[in-house]
Amino acid sequence: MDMLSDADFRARKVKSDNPTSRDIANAAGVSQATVSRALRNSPLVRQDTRDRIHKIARELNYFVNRNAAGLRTHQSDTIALLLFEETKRDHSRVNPFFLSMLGNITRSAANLGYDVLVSFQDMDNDWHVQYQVSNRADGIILLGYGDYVSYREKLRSLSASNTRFIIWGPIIQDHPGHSIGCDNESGGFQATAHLASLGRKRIAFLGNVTKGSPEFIKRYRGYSNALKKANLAKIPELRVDADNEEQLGYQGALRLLDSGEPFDGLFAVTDLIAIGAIRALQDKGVNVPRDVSVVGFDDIPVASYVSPSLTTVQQNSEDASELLVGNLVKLIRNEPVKSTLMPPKLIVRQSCGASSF
Amino acid sequence: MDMLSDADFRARKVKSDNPTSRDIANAAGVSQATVSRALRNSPLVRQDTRDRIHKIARELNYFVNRNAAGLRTHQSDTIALLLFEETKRDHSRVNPFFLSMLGNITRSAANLGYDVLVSFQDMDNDWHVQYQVSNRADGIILLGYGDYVSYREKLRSLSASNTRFIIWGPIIQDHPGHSIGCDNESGGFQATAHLASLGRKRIAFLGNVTKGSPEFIKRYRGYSNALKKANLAKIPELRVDADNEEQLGYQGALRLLDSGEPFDGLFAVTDLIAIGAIRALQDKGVNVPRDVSVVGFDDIPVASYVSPSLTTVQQNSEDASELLVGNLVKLIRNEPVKSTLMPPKLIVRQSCGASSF
DNA sequence: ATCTATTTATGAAATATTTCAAGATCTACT
DNA sequence: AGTAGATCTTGAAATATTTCATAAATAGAT
Repeated sequence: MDMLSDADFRARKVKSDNPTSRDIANAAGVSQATVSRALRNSPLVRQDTRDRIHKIARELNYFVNRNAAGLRTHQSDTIALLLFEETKRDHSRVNPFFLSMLGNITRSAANLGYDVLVSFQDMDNDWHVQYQVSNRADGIILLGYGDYVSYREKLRSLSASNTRFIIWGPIIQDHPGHSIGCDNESGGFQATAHLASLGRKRIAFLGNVTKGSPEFIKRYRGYSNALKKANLAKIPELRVDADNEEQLGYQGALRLLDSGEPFDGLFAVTDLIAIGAIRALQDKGVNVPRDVSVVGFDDIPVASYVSPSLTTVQQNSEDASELLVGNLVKLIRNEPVKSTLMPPKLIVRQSCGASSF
Repeated sequence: MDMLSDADFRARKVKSDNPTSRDIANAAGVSQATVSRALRNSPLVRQDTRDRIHKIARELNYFVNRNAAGLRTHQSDTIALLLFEETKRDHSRVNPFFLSMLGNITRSAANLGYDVLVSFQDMDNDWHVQYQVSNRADGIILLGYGDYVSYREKLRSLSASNTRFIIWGPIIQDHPGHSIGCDNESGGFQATAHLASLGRKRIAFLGNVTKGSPEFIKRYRGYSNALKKANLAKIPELRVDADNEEQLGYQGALRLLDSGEPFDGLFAVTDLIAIGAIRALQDKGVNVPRDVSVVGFDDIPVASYVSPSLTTVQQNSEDASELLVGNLVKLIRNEPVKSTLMPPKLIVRQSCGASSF
């Protein structure tokens, strides 16, 4: 909110030269109410008048003013997509997985007749009211590896204010609102079980499970379960913290090597971490996948391009986007929805050594 | 526009339970006009009343209804970002360069107080009026490798209807509107000159210059100029068409090999094409960069991950985004702007063989 | 104390729709 | 021809702001 001078207040352009529905009405020799109905194809106006009005509107280059329409209907046919990013020193690159979600969400939304209003957000500001309440959007999608637990209060206030929103993320007991997420535990299990099935006995885990991100904790749980099922020991030294950045994956792998504990398998909690780790291993003369099999998580676009190409757990971003948008629209229409866990899928490439392709 | 039944017309929810500025006025014991001014920090209301009104508004969870405000002011503080994609059979993946532009544009816009409305578009539908005219956005950014030439009429109508828009793309003589783009000719020149400086004598060009995309034609012109300057022959067989897809780059390289004309350098008009081409060369036993040096264009995120990592011409997406948004906002404010060509930068990696890194 | 100028606040108009309540017009049936 | 019922159309109200024109209150100067 910047301070406006008195002069500024006069300077605003207010009169527009676009035609209004009243102009169309005059041109068509009909009331303005009829124009409104005709343009929305209401059965309350006869077919031929409807056609005539449409034609005139097109000729005069008329388009419905969405502000006026929205004011009356309390609808905007718009979805707000709020993207929460981990705080990063390097603020330039958006997490590629979310970027591709963004693309797919926009597409799914378009198919259902919604536009998408994109906004990067901090968890700390007033996002929880800005959008729907100010009638800019009919509903909100929250996207991010968020520590939603500590923001429960905010989510509750969203719920209380009757805001329609849906979260990408884990399903959390006693959590307000609905969410769509992938089954991170199953993903972690699949990744680790795959490593075990390749005969790997000492499987390391790279990723941050102590603070934040419930999805990472679930992936770790899947890892633990898979170890147990395969009768493998869980070696404490082989779990090393790393935040979701390539550089930090690199450093994490170095610490893993420094620990002195040998390992022949590595499950990284995200692809970025995995890619950094592989680079570290290669720099230290460790061959991937011969000496160490590596599996990541996310299937970001680069995963298939790095070398060796990365075996990873894929979250189907297209399906997820469709579910997110579809369910949000249901919420907007007051239809019942239920939170959903989507099954992730293991994509086998070279970094695990299962395939020679 | 779907047909609505009579019943549907009644079913809409119209009454909202959010507080209005009038509620705030009542609570504060002042007129509603004063509330409006106070919340926008107008000097026309005394500081302490202003503070009081702000406080009450916060307590009552009041937010300005943007539709009502926009209706009156003809402003939306929103920028529409229209993304034009090449027609593709595989409609799933968005061009990664544009995706990163999208991220950066959103950020730049946020810095200037604008939200971004994202929309995928065909060149053929009514995009040219939908957004600003319907008061959903104050201005429009057009993003895409578009054949804007053949859409000159549409752009002219945009200009005529006083729509504020700015194009990402080449500066074209006699073209309505303003644009920001990178200097494709210089980029093509740099790429080719670099190959020549490495001693490559027979440099091929992979990319579509016969139809569409003026940026590709400029890159080709840069290529031609660089050959001339280095006293190298331009061999017609070494120019092969390929649209901007990895698969088509792969096929293009195969055709290049089939031509029988030997070549030791390759300039691909985009990174995706280059990556596909490298894969084809490798599949056929041609070593990159030993036998053939390859340079791409765009510096998409994967460029540094493929192996060998791709030497390419970088368009600075961050600076470009900032210029696009900044100039659009100038247009919105009726300030003068001028089209700009941004200098691209050669990023040397492994695929050209200049560096052993 | 009065007048003038400035500061602060207000009522009402304007903005472009959607939709309610009601009025025409038309059709069909007695 | 008259009338009930259906079909089509309309005037006016409602939506939540911003801003114009104006009024009230305050301060300053004579």
